Amino acid sequence: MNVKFAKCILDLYDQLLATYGHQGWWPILKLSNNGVNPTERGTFTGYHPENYEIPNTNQTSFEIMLGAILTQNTSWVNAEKALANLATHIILSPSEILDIPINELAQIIRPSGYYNQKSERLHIFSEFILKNRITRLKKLNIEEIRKKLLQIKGIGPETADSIILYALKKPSFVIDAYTRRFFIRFGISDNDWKYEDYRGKIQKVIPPIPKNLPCYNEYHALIIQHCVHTCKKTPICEKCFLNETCAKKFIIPKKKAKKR
DNA sequence: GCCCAGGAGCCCG
DNA sequence: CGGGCTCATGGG
Repeated sequence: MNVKFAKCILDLYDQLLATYGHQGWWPILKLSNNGVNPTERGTFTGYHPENYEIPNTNQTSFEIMLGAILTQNTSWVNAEKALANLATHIILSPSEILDIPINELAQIIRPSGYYNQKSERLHIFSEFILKNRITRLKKLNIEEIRKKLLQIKGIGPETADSIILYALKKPSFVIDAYTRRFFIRFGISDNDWKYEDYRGKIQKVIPPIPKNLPCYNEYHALIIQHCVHTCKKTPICEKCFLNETCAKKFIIPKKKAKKR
């Protein structure tokens, strides 16, 4: 293993955590999740720092899975609106989703964008959960769960790992566009690294064992915290606490071809 | 009006 | 395998 790479990954985590604190992911609708009262759903208690017992019901786990699909290539704010709409319509379980025709479901989740695609994906995913059951899924090992999730149409590597990590509470490192951008700029990865390269190399440094669950949880959340406000597409380096050590290998956004 | 946001599938060489 | 296209809303 590359010692320098390992040290870098671990140091960055320590610094991000020291700077931003515990993020308490994943956001959920409401902490008391049994005895669903639709009039009380739709308000967000937000995060739950240092409480790694959340989610503690299958209901909440499923809600997180829905969020993971709804937020694909979409801001969380928009995904949250779609989720709140589902809550007010009392559509939060797999069977409740399957009871709504795809075209009607699409209108309910409209704010999340790509609503036609996503409504179909929610149906397909709900069928999967009904067939496999969250409780039973949890008994499989991580790679088995991952393989099953990746076979579902609409579930790619990031969504699969988000589901495993935040809904099923098992350590599977989530890589997203922010993670790539941050690591490339900082100088510890290159443009040609694929999803599995990142996940494999990071998990070699921080092994996917139960003890490391909080670290997996926070690391991904911290990178997003950092990238949303500071290491943006156009970075604000003068405000960045990593300004001195960063390699600043900027990704130059490709210009879109103009329609004519 | 333009850019961007916590991806994934499909098609084609 | 890898680039390019499609899917779409809402906020800055």
